[in-house]
Amino acid sequence: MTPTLFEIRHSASHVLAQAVLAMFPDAKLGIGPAIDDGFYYDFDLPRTLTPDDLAELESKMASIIAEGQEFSTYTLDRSATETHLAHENQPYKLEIVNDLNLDTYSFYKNGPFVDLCRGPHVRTTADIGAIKLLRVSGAYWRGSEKNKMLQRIYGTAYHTQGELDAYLTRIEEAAKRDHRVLGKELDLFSIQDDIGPGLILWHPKGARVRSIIEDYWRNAHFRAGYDVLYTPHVGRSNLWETSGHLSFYSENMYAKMSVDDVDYYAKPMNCPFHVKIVQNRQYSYRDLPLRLAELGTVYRYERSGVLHGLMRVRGFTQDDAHIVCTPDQVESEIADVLTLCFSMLDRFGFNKVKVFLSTRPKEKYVGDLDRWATSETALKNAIESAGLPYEIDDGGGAFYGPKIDIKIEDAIGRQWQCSTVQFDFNLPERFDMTYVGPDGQRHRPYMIHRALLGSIERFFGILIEHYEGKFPTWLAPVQIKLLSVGQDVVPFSREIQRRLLEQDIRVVVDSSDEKIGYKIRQGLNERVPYLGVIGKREIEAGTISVRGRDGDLGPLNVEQVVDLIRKA
RNA sequence: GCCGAUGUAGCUCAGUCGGUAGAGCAACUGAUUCGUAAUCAGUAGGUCACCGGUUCAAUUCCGGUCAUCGGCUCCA
Repeated sequence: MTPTLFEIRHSASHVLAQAVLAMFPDAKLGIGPAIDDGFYYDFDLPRTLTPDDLAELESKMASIIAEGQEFSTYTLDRSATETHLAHENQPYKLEIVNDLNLDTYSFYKNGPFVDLCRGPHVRTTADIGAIKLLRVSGAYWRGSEKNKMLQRIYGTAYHTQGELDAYLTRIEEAAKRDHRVLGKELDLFSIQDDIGPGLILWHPKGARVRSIIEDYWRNAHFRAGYDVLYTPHVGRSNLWETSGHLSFYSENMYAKMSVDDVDYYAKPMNCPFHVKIVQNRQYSYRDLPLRLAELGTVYRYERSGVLHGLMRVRGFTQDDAHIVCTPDQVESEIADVLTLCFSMLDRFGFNKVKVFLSTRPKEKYVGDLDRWATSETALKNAIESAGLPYEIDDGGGAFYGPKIDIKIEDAIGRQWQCSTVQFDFNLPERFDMTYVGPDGQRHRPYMIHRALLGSIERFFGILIEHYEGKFPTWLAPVQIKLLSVGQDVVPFSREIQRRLLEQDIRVVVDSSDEKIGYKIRQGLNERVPYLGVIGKREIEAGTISVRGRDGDLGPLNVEQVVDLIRKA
């Protein structure tokens, strides 16, 4: 029987604990599970670990594995378990025993090491295969900041050294795509101390890509029947009191600013502004649905330790929209949102998606059960009629409504959640939104909050990593770079540039005094989709020698280049 | 925020067991006018993140601050 990766990794974590105990006999053990791509074990140790310790632990583990210690299991009743763990002086394990509250507990033993454990394990440590300790970090006991911080050692294990090496290579490949590295290298954006952590400066090339994304986004929304809004970055405290943000979201909001003795807050969300636009006049059922979209920049306080490049920031732009509709319209509106969503994700190169439906929380929720049922059914039907596989997170919805989250898969198989479609039963109540129905009475509309790309900043980061900086031609900040061979042809190159610019082609000229090989190299490093070499030969023929990402395309005239780039 | 690591030229990094620093690339100047992944030479460029302490002397040692990086969900 080949052991599973889970068994291998879980067993490896025991071996790690064994090695740690050999090094620190007083170590207190936390938990040591197998995880998605490896394993970890948490320890309470007399001193902090260094990278050198990892190397030592790793070789200690290797020798334990080489010994081929057999795993065996036995159970003890609760009191025997407690006596044993108290004798071993393992307070964290005792806490686990207490929490699990069982009659009997199982133990696994290999060589001198015994651990309270559910199992299963491999037959002997020799079955563990190849291991590697990756890093050491702090982790709160049971994930709570109120508890003591333990030292967590992460590692991974595979059946063979070859598989382990392949994993490590994948990590290196992913590192090469890091949007923070490429963002600097390609001069797309920066984050600077003088501006503030988590605040993004979009440089010309990044801003160009963003403007293309936004143009596409706006047009797609107009075509789908949306209207576009702009709203301010700050709003009075009254607004946030009414919306409830000051009571349930204040820890994520920037501190208030006072102007003329009135308090204002930077917006953490766009919703209240959109609601106020809707309320600025009275709508009848004939006017619905309203589809109001905004590329709205919001500011949220994120704890300093969680900021990460473009992925987790303090100021970002949501591609936000709110749909206000009647009960009858809910289902088709949701279906249309999904259609727009998938076509947009597809346009950006993401065609593998996963859908997650989150339903009403068991305890805390607002809105009557009727609305929850209607909405959950609408979400479910929309997913099913789109023919998509999905998972249900029962009780995983927000307190204000059920939602769909959509995850996309990037070029190296990583998943990212960008799109979200959420019902909101809270704000219509708080703001007392109404529309006049056919009966002449006021009715409460349904409000659907949705974002397709999520945050433009984050989505840009995902795009950079997905394409490894090699944006498809329609998104590339520079679509073609003209490389002159010698100074004599610079005027001709400028003329070609002018003609391409007239056709809305994003084109630059490298007229530097360098050899053509050097310019090619530069162009490739900049990940420009097309390079056009212009020398005496081209002047005579009136062409450009074009080189695409997949190789030489030969001599083309201006019209052919325009055609090539427009079709790409 | 917490744990750990890191912060030296625009970038990537070396270095100083305490005596104010160096390379490659980039930039600039000059030469070269070149045909598909790096032409040659020269010049310039640093408060060694910031603030404080110890010391005759701190980039180096100590403390603090700021920022960045890896983690802080995966339940015996």
